[in-house]
Amino acid sequence: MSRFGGRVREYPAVSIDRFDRDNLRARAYFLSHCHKDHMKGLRAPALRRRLEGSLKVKLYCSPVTKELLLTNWKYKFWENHIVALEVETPTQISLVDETSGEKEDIEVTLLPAGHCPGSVMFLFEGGNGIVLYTGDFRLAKGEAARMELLHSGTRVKDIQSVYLDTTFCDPKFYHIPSREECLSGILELVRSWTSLTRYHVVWLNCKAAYGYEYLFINLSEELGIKVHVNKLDMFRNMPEILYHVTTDRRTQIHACRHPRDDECFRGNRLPCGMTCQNGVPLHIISIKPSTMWFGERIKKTNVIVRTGESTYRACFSFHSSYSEIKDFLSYIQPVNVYPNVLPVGGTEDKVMEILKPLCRSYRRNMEPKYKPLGTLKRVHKRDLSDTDEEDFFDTELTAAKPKIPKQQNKESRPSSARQSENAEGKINESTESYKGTTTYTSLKADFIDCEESNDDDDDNEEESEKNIVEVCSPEPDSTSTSNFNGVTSDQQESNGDVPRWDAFFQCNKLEESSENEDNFPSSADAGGSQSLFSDSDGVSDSTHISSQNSSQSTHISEQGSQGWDSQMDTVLITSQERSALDMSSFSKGGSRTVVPLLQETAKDSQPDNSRWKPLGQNRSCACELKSKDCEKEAEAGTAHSQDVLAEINDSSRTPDLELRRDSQSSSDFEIPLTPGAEVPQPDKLHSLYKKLAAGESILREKKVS
DNA sequence: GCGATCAGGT
DNA sequence: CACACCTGATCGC
Repeated sequence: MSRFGGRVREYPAVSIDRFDRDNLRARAYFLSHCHKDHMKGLRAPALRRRLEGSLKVKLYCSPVTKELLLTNWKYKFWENHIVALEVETPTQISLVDETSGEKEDIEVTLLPAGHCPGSVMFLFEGGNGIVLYTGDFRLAKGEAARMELLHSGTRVKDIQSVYLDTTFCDPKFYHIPSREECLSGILELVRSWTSLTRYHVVWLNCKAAYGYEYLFINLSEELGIKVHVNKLDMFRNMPEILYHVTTDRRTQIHACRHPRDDECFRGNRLPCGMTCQNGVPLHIISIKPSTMWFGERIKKTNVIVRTGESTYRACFSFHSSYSEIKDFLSYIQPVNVYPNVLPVGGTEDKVMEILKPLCRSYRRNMEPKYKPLGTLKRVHKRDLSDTDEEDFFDTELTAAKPKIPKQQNKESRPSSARQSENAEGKINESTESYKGTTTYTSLKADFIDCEESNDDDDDNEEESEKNIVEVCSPEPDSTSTSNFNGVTSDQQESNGDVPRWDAFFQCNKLEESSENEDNFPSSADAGGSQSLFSDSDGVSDSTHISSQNSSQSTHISEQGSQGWDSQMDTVLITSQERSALDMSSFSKGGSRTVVPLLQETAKDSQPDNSRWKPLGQNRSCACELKSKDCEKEAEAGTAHSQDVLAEINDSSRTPDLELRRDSQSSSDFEIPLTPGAEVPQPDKLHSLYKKLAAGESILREKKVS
């Protein structure tokens, strides 16, 4: 939960993601994304009143965020006060005090944040230095290095302060599987299930929040099955999302919700009410996306965990992991950093101890002291070199890492007047208390305590169910974690200007949609629906749409993984454009043009293939699903798990769990051992594996750390 | 009746 | 573990 008070020290005239209290006096507002915890006060009467009496006060956000916000009638009153700023387009803004006439100019640039559709970070540049507010973000390693507008010439911009999403800034969240890995795991599970019969359906038990859309898109693209959702009017101008969701319940993938959807599920009923089709009862499994993380000494694990007879958990995260945060920050190397979030049981001090060493103020001031030899342990050192890579000892003030070529027309402004400490003492009025890195002096920096023992893969699962069996381990996607150590990888170089935010949504393959033909009454134009384009923001209406049957060819992407970035790159179309599209069209990153589907094929495919392995290559999936329950169930006729097992095993052709795990671990991501941690005994693991393979229950005791 | 806050749920 | 909500109860206006 964000505890950011709304204002940054350097530019106290603007308020970001907070709209209450002192923020009521801001000269301009910024909204990074459309999650409620970043919208506090946004529809409060006080602010509403202020808007009514003002011509100048604006809310700046991305076009997608604007769209999402305004489709909720409760925020309609913002309509004439919202300014959508294009992503990656520096914009000059005058901050005018309406009473005094006082004016301050600032330039703001929206950078994709990878958190949910429309989510951005704000880069402010003005008289008080360059400030980056990240909002909430999920950026993979090396992502910052690919952001052109974080650079000036060949160097990273001289950033004074970063206001950082520190949700997972704790070593116990060291690693969170990449989007590609997670998607691929979910995809294979859904694929294996839904391909059994048309009555095998999947319920994605997603939270009520934006951010799952790219999952829907990818599943739909890969499997040719649209995803049932409660409402989709908010996506009316986002064809690349709209095309893949539906309000027609007769589909095999559901992400619909009901106030008591768990009850529904237990009664073999989907939240939308479906229990059978054509008189045939549905076989439903649920997949609950949830964050799985892996502490430092854990190498890797499966991204899908079976938690019950027909329930699964799938790894999914909206936020960057500990190592991703460190990678991001150490690349930016700001003078100061301020955490926007206190992670779990963490304190601000603890977080700052982690972040400080990645900032210049610390590197400069603390360098001589940073390595208290008396207590330094070998493993610590290793950790440092692993996570901080090449230039941890670099005292350079400016990061000199190369970046993508293309020069932005606007050269770096004269490295803005540097005045960090208290750009404005008044900021203290804000409810939060900040401590700049400059004021931190603790010596414990970089000593990561790894008391927590994230023991193999599932200790984070506190399910009551007995048989928790790992299901899928996608191949590690080596390309997704391309190393970014100063030397820019050639492939990124070749990507040209907007390094990799473009070239998504490749939808070129027309495929036999076989069994689903009658399932897709082209929801997008099911006009008469009660929920479609409705302004109600109620969630509970499990709409049953009258479905005009329209069989349609289903487009399946051959390399759907690109779509993962849809969340960062959701593109809006105007109403004119909309009418020009018939079934769907997908538009691309930088240029934001809408490209008719069929022209898409050749156009945007090239550059990013190097980074993202087409999912097709990720298909092989080590799976194991043997539980007595399954067998029981299979006999009972309802079940499925066994079938899945067969299916999956069949495709993977890997008979022995143990073998598979071994082969995986060798190729999987490397995570350093926790200092002082004991290496798991092979024989212990061995016996565990044996048990797993034999379908025995494995009781997992919570480790006492 | 509304909003804010809290507790409890997923 | 926690996310990003939702619901319901209570309080104050």
